[in-house]
Amino acid sequence: MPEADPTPLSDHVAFLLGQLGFHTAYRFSDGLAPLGIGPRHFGTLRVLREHDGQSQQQLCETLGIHRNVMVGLVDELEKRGLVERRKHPADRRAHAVYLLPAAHDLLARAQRVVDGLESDLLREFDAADRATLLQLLQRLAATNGLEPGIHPGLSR
Amino acid sequence: MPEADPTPLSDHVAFLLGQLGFHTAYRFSDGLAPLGIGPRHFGTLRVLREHDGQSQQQLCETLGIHRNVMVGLVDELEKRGLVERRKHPADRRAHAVYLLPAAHDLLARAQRVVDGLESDLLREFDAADRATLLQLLQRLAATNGLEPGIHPGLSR
DNA sequence: TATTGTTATACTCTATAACTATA
DNA sequence: TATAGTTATAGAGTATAACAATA
Repeated sequence: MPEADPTPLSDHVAFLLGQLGFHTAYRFSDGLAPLGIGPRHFGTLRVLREHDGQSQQQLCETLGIHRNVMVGLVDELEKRGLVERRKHPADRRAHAVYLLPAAHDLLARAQRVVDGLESDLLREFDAADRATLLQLLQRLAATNGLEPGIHPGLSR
Repeated sequence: MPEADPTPLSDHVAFLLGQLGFHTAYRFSDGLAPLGIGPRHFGTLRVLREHDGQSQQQLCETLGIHRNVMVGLVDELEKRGLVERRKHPADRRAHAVYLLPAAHDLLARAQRVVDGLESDLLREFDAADRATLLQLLQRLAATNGLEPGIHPGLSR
């Protein structure tokens, strides 16, 4: 005789967040794949759009990615013609990373992936439920020390 | 001049789910570490508690884990004295995997990790908000084809 | 011929340390 | 002495294929 389940995992917010979080992360990654980039490239480009010409070290601190990994990311972005390493005006050890025009086109396409995922995910929800859910999740993120816009999955 | 951000990532349910999902998954994994097991061991033990004596193949199908990986998981669980491989009554190719008494103790301890994580995560939320959030997330999981209790992160 | 469990192999990722050139 | 970027190396993890025993 099987033991009675004390409380199903799907009655836990923590479990549902993990389940939905990995599901959406995989879908986002799959949606980005045709664009030839991964979530970390997207994150890096996005941070550069906020403030162009940052050093690799600054990007690392913002995104929580190790500097050794950032070398490869910028290599790949440079190879794809999306960013350019230039001389840093203030520190000759550092590289200043700048977005190239192609990056803006790509970011626009990535934005459509984000929007498509969002609307498909919430397709069964009306406006009121969407607003309630968004607000609760924002509060939950804030009360658990999560930085807005910074995805913990990028660092591991 | 930096471009205006079209819509912050943290205004997307999809992003918040990813952020919160990875955050809680890492916290859960860390909470389980002192018990000497990982999330996949936990999932396997949990499925066995529902129905003891399953074959490895059945466990794989339920959890979405490849059978090559399951070999190692059951090896580790057996080494830790948590499960036992016995002869399968109906199929001489298969092993029937059974929980040992130590597994029930460990599952009880793991349950405390789950409960502790849940209450800490929601510490700033009152009962009404918790209920609302739980219900919305359950609906979201259901409308997006997620099986109750099955974590997509276990398979990758 | 297909399936269960297992093993071997190669491939990808990650973590650590070390190196260089600057500060 | 410390920091930015880079490189090398080893370890973990993953995916693929192949194998023996059995269906």
